Amino acid sequence: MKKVEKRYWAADDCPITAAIDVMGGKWKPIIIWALINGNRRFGELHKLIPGAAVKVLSRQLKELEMDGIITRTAYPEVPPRVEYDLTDKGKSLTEIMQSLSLWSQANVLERI
Amino acid sequence: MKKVEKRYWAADDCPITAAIDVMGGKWKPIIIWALINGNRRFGELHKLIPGAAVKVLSRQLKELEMDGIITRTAYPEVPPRVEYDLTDKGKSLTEIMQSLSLWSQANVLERI
DNA sequence: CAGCATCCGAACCGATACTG
DNA sequence: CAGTATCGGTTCGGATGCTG
Repeated sequence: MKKVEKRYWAADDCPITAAIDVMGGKWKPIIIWALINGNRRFGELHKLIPGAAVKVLSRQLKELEMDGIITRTAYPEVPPRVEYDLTDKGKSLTEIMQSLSLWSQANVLERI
Repeated sequence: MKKVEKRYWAADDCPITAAIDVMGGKWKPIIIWALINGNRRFGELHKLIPGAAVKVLSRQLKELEMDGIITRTAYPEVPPRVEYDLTDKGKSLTEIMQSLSLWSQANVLERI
């Protein structure tokens, strides 16, 4: 029986690529990291990540929500209040991110 | 003593983002994966990943080489032969990729 | 065989201004 | 306060053709 190796016609066939698509947006790791210790309001996140434009931050949050990584809770108040929090799926991601962070500090940032 | 949280003005300040920059190119996880069982010639990689245009594959390989993930060995023959192989740093990445793959199959691809 | 050069189109990021 | 709308600029991927 001849073994035929899998051929990749589309990058999404790779599970690793699929995972990176979920957590690999420009500011997404930072957002997830910021939510580890509990929920945050939009304004708080914006203060923590001033480098991200409001529109960009907003869209990354929406994508994370659609991928089931975070929840968005809007309180019908004036002025409005919106809180973001990690889901269980999001929390499970943080363990892998911890590994990535350690690897990065040992293998990428060590050149500094 | 008041605790001030780190503010992110640039995404690259995040070690996780830095790691994803290294391994997060569109075809890079597949390339790294293909090299786990030993070196490969350019043409072999191209056959395994027909979805990637030659130019794109070539550049991703060059970036991986510059980041110290793979080595490139050119043999002065006619016709030319070039072999790519994982470095130790690259091999250390595969363990994390294994975790990512498992997480992905459990949390992303499970919707299929 | 293993690429590089060129050109094109899509996707994404970002600053500014406006809204409920 | 928490966004959305609009417009630009940049980066990236992809198809094609050429080279040592």
